[in-house]
This record gives sequence, C-alpha cells and structure tokens, in this order.
Amino acid sequence: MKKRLSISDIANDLGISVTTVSFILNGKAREKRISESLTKRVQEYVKKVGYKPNQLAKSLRTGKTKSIVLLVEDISNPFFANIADHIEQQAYEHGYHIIYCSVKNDEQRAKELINLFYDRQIDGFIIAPTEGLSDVINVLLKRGVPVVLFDRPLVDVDAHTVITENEKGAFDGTMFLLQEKKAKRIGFVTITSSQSQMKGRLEGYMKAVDSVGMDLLVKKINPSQKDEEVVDQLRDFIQDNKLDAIFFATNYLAINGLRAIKKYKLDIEKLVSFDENAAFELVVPPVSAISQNIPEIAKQVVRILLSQINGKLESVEKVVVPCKLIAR
Amino acid sequence: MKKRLSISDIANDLGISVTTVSFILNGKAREKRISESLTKRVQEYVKKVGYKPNQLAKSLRTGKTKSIVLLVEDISNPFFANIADHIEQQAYEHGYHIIYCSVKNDEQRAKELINLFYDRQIDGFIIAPTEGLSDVINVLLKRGVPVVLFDRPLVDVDAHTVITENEKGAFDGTMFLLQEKKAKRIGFVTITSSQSQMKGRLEGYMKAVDSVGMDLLVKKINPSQKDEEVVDQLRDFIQDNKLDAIFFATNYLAINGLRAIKKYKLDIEKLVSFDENAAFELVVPPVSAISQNIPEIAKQVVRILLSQINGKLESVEKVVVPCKLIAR
DNA sequence: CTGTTAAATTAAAACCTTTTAGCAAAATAC
DNA sequence: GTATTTTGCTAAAAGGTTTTAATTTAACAG
Repeated sequence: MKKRLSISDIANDLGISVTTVSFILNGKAREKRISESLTKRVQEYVKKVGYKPNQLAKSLRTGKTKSIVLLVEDISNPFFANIADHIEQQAYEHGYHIIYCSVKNDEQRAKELINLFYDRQIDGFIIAPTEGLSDVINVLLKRGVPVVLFDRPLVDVDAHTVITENEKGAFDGTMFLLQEKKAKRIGFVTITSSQSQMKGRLEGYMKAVDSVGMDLLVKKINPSQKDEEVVDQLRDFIQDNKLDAIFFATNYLAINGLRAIKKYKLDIEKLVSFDENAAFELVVPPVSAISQNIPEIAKQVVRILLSQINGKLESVEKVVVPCKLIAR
Repeated sequence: MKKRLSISDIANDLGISVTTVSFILNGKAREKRISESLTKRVQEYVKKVGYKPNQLAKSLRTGKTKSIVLLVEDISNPFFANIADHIEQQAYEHGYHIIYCSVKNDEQRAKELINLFYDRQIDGFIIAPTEGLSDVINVLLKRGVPVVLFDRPLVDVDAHTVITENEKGAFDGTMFLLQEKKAKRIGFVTITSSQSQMKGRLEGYMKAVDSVGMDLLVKKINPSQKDEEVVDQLRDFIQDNKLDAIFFATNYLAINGLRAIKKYKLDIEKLVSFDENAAFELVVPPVSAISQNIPEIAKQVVRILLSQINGKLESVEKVVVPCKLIAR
C-alpha cells in the first residue's frame, strides 16, 4: 500500500509550518489571520495532490470521531432497517455518520460491541436494547457517554428514550378487530421476553378486550426456537382456543402465524400485527398493521443524541411517538 | 465525560515503564523476557482498574483497525441482510469487525463513504457495487487497499469477485417454468441498470426460452420509480403479452409483481424469483425461488479479503458459487 | 529613529499507543 | 578475575493531527 501524504508533507513541500496548514484546512484561516494569498496557495496544493487528513490522528487529538453507533437486534427486520435509514439521513445532515450493528439475540456480542466502540471513542450510542444490556448501558451512562434508547426502555436504566405509543396502538388494533371485524375470540401473540414495548402492547390488548368483557387469550412464544416449532405452537394456540382473530405483537410473529394458517389451512381471517411487512398486503387474508411513525422516531432520537453530544441537555427526556392503524 | 486511563497512568502507578506494560498487554511478555511476577502484577492491576487501551491510538500507530466495511445497496433486502450476518460471523472469528453501510441508490453517498472509511484506515472493503462506483473502487485498488466485490462484478474493475451462478440459476428457473409448470409465455422482469448479475440472469432466461423456440418477453423496470408506477407497468406487461409465467430477476421486483397480481386480480400463477423473500411461501400463488448459497458466498468473500490483508494473494480470484431452485 | 501595536506565522506540546535499540545487572564461561 | 552472554527492563522515536503560546515581521505613532 502506497504511503499516504501527511500534513507535514504538505507543509514541507510548501515551505511553511504544519500549524498553518492545519489552520487553513480547518477553516480557521481568517480567525488566525493567515493571509488570503497563502490560504489560497495551500488549498490549491492540497487539492492538487489529493491530500486527505488522517481521521484517526484527528480523532485521537480531538477526542471526537463524528460517528454514532446504532445497535439493533435485527437489521433485516423492515422496522429497524427503515429506522436505520432515517437515522442515518438525519445524522448525516449534522455531519455525523452511523455505524450499524445487528446483534440477533447474542447478548454477549452486543456487550462486546458496545465496549469495542467505547474504546474507539464513538461519540454516541443509539440502542434498541435487550434486557441483558442494562449493566453495560449503565456503565456507559456513568462514564458520561451520550446514549439514546429507542423502541423499548429498560426499567433499571435511566436514559433518554424514544418509544412508540405501544399501549394505544395495541388498544386501537384490538378495538379494530372487535368493532370493524366483529371478532369474538381474539388471541394475542407475543414473545416470552419481558421487553417493555411488548408489555405495553399486551396492556393495550387487555384493556380493549376487558372493555367488552371478553376472554384474555395470550400466547408467549420463545423466539429462540426454530420457526417450525413456532408454527406448530401457533396452530395449537389458534385451534385450541377456537380463535377467530389474532393480534401479533410484532411482525416476525405474524409471519410465522401466516405460515401456520397456510400450512394447516386454518380458518382465521381477522389479523393485526404491530409493525409492517411486505407480505401483509399480499397474503389472503391480508394483515392489518399498527404502523409506527418511523421518520418522527428517527428525528427525535437524533435530536436528543446530538443535544447530549453538544452538552445541552439537563434532564432525561422520555419521548412517546404516536402510531397509526393501517386497516386491510 | 470522565478522563480515561492511559497506559502511562498504569505505568506510573506501578512505577514501571510504559514499554513494559505495552509488551505485557500485547502478549509479548515471554518473548520480551518480562518476568512472570511482574507480568502477573500488571495484568491484575489492569484488570482491577479496568484499563482499556485506546483503539484509536493503537490503530494510528499500527496502521491496522481490524475493521472491514461492508457496502450494500439495501440492508433491508433479506438477501443482503443474510449475507451480512454470515460475513460478520466469519470476520468476527478472525478478530475482525464489520461496519455495514446501506446506500440505497445514492451513488454520491457511496463514494463519500468509501473515501471516508479509507481516510479512517479501514483494513478492507467488501462491496456489492453499483456501476457508478467503478472509479472510486479503482482508486482503492491502485492504492493497494484490500477489496472484494460480490453479487456482481464490474466490467471495468479488475478486483477479486465472488458471484453466484446467475446464468445457470436463471436457466434452471426458466426450465422449471417450462417443464414442470408447462408455461407457454414466460416474461422476464429485470431492472434498467446494466448490473452484471442481471445480465447473467437475462442470459439464462434467454438460453432456456431459446432452447424451445419461445418468444423473448422482457420488461426492464426503472427502480427509482415509485412502487405504484412499477405495479402498473407490470400489469401492462403481463396483460399486453398475455403472460402465463414470470421470472423476476430479483426479489423486490417479485414483490411488486405480486402487488400487481393482487391489485388487478391478474390470472397468472407460474412465478419464479431470484432470491428469497418471506412473502413467497405465503402468497397464493406461491413464488418459487432461486436461492443463493449465502453461507458459501460469505465464506469465500471473507477468505479472499483476509488473504489480501495478510498479503498472501497473487492473482485476482473470481469465484462462482452455485445456487439452487426452491420449487413451490 | 525608537517604541508600540498589529499582522502573520510557527515551535512545541499533547493525544495514546507500539516498537526499535539499548542499557544495567546478573549469570555463565574461560 | 575478566570477558561474554543472558535476563529484565526502559528511553525515545514514530504515527498524524490540533492547539496553545510564542516569535518574527510589518506597520504605525511620536
């Protein structure tokens, strides 16, 4: 690999000091009273030889990397992929750049990554946390590292948070099944983990079902199982309880629900899922969705993180963003 | 933010030199003849105070970041998301860590990102390139930066490449429509761009259709259009040509095809797509798929990149990985 | 022509590592 | 008892920036 030019190469070539070059390159020429003529000469030379400052050295000196880590469970989930896009857009406009990490359900890996990036002086973290991450996130907070959680808060972590109106969304979705779809027996499918967004959704479902005095029918799926097992469990859940409607707490559960319905030719037509998926509008029966306001979530997340980085945030912010029903 | 410990803090605290600490921390204690007792003392102290070396300084000194950039068009595409997972896994096992970048169709952004990461001394690049990136990738190559392209080669770039057997896959898929599904009029839907993997797939389709003397029926979609427009174009394509089967050159085209079929109640049942999507098994009619061997692609990509990084690669490698038909 | 102020530039320290080359003390050889 | 080798450790340079504090040169006042 060819040796890269350094700022002192430029300075030597032009017979001036490194300091001068640095000032000019950082737009401080005027402030530092570098003459117009020299400024121009340096800029032209730098352009001509294609010199680019070494960002590692820059970061080492300034302590800033202009990079933000975005840590999610599964970047292939369209919800997270979409959020990632919007967050990247927003951050980019402020001169920051996003490093994604997708950690599936490997908590150990997540912890390692957080530490790794902390060691690399990342300027801030945006995290959709799993429960096991409380400790490592608390360490970040104690060290004063800017952090924003989204999608789900952690009970034992007092960090800035942006979440969706989970309870209201699930309530509305369930009411839709009750009132528009005239459902009589509505099952609720969630995961075993006690992630708080899931709790909120369960609350919303319960509130709606309770309001008409209907039975609560809840299935908790262990997401680390194979898909086939999940499919069979869902079949049993539907059949055993004679369900005529289901509310899925999240999109990948709904996908497995659809697999069960198709595989076992189950007669159930009234379906709602939290979050979207390309399949929902294409299948028969279609799946209605509670769609989160992704651009708004992204906007809030970035706003809060940048405020933290720039040191203008006193109290802990907890933002709740509305969501809406896509009826199908 | 609290001041971080540095290696010289450790050295001072223990009354020894920085060099010694560095040697011990880098596992060179034995080689450099540091006594067992001192080694142990340092290790224990480092653990106790929780010192972590500053990776920026380390990278600045060594010129290695142990990071690899993975640049794809759209990380929410299950094909890329899946590849990303496997590549990350592989790289991780060798002590490398992956930075994803998803650049949609923003070529300018892609170029900026490549330069940005080059400036940050990334150890290597894994890229699913779009055509416009030829120049910037050639610059990387000229500078001796390790690069592997995958999914699609670039005609004017002589880089290591890992691709799927596109032509064979499309040929098999088309023959499946002909022989198993008894299709009579098979349309081929691709994108306007001349990405080479798309060309290969078109070739495969043509070869199969030619072999039975059937008409070539090809539609090129401009992917920067709105989905609704694409849907309407696909309806026209299907109706105008009285198609009874379609081969979609990639999964997101198939999704729009399904939208068209559903929206306009089109009577077409014989569908094949390159790449998978969760919807394919769930919709009626289901979509058969040409599934790429993702673990193998990831394995090859990482192997080649690491060989480059470690300087043990002479000639340019072009690897072709087989794919297989998932009949539905 | 001297003294003061302003303008233009720079030397050197700092950020935190790794690594080369070398030193002092202890051990061994003769 | 001296010469050589081995052991255990370290000083200092290098990697490429930014930034503080200082220095030189030019301009101006008297």
